[in-house]
Amino acid sequence: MTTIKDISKHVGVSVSTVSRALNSSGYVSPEVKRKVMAAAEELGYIPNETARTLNTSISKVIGVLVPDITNPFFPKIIRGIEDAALEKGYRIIIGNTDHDAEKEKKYVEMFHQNNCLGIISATWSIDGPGANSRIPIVLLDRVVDDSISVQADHYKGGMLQAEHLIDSGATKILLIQGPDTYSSFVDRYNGALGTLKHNNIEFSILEYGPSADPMGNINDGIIRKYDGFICPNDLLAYRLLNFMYENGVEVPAEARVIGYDDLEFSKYVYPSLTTIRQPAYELGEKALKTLLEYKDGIVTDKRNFDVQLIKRNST
Amino acid sequence: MTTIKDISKHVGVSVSTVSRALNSSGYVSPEVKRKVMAAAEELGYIPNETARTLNTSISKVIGVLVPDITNPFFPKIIRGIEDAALEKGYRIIIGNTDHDAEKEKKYVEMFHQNNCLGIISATWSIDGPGANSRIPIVLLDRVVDDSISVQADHYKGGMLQAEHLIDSGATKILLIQGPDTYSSFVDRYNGALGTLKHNNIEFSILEYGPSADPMGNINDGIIRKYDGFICPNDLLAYRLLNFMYENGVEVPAEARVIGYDDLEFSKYVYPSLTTIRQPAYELGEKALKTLLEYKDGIVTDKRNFDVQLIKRNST
DNA sequence: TTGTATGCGTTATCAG
DNA sequence: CTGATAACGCATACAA
Repeated sequence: MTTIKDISKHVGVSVSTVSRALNSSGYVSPEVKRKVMAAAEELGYIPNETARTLNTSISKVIGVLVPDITNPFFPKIIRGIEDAALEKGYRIIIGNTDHDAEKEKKYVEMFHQNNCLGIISATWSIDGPGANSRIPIVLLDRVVDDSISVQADHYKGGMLQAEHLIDSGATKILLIQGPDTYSSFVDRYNGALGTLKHNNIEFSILEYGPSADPMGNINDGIIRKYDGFICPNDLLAYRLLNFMYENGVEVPAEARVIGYDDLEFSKYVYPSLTTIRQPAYELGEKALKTLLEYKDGIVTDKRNFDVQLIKRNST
Repeated sequence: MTTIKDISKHVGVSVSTVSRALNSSGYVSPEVKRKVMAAAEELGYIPNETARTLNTSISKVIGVLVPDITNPFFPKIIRGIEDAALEKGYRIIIGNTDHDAEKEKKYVEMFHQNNCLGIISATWSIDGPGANSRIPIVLLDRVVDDSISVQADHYKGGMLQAEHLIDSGATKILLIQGPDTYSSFVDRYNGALGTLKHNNIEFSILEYGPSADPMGNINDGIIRKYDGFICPNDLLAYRLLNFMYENGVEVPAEARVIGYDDLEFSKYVYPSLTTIRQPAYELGEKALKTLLEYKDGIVTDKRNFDVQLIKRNST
């Protein structure tokens, strides 16, 4: 491995001069700079980030926490983060927490160990270990009071869900609740709930049980009682649709189903899923930019993204 | 941030003693060790990986390269890698290459800069920049001669595809080719091709064009000419199924479709997709283990995973 | 069993 | 404009 020391010998100047030349910091004669650059090229010099980090105690690595990368909503976000990061010379370390506070803690510690410059987290225990993190954190799609966050307008998303179901002729609606520990789910739930009440529509709520899987409470009897279903996300809607198909429930004739997220696959399920699109990629991008600005002491305001109804064949 | 120096002051011993105590390397009296541990706990000591890495020039970070994390096949692999890595105290940096040799090169350089311990890559230009990487590389689902690799038995997978289509009554088959630069696609293609020929079945080949999107060559006329379709992966099968649905082609009555990968969503598309399952998660796990062993000079043999037919309603 | 000294590669300070 | 030199936090060979 070639170091600046090698270059300094090669050119016949001191390491500090090489360092300055390479970083264009401080004064270096054009002549020397040219030589240094040439030598660096010739010797195949690659700067050692580790050493730089140790010295400056600021690395170019950003920790990213998601519940589970296997849920296709997150890869989109991650791409958004990563593309923006790459462009600015940063890299990301990803941690899957599985909503497990222990894992979360472990990863946060790891991020500290690696002198990460910041953390972007789409999963955060309210009273989680992030509390005593000394590196900046941007919350993604999660709002916890007085922390920086980037999210979509989920309250509106929930309203859109309910409105559309009503518009498309549903008269008895089942509102399926998502995890109540995440603001993004709580908001969309409240949005839908408010709209349902406001319209004086008959509806019931399927609470998010301890099993953490609403499908566990779905059966043929329940399905037949409603003609409209509001799902907390597309993944659940897929399974509901599947259940209905297998039980001979006609969608959307007998039952209308609306999801949330607009995953890429929602076009391909049967029937294709009406849903709420949230701009995952852009959320990721914005989160990264916000983090970088925050680090520099800039605090932007607009960190709320609009959502949008995508009408397909399930309603 | 508390360092071993702080601990050494606190306890009243030298930093080297603290270091030894913390790492259980070399002799330390039980008494002192206890004190050091207590102090570390009390002061909330977190070892600085950067410093350790600089010193030993071996980090606990592993670079992972995939074409695009947005393709749901890769998150599964990544989880496999990450879970195995976490367990052994390693972390991963992910890079999306989009099959772009430039990006690939950039990431490999990054991995070097960060003193990564190794690279696991599911995307590799044959004559790519990895050639002159001095850190160990394990190829995932890609075989390039005389490099370490972990993959599924795609030749068999291709055979299974063809066999099953024939068994299910197809008489005129369209074999859709995947990217010919990846061994995993080439193998499954050859497997299917061999079986088709061997069975004397009538078939055609839809070559992988420069557009890189076989759907571009699909139209109603072509669809009607065959009653069996072999897809290089599930994602393409989804789109094909969708096209057929929209054009009123009955599946599987008029056309049988088989995919490859068995993504989670293949159960939910319409009709549910018959496909070949490859153990993505296990591939990831194995890749990590192989890398770790390789680093230690151990070279294992069995790095070939079996694949399996998953019969659903599209055939 | 413990402490001292050195180095990992880089940047930053300060004197020349 | 340039060059010593210290420092970042840790691990280790060697001395005590």
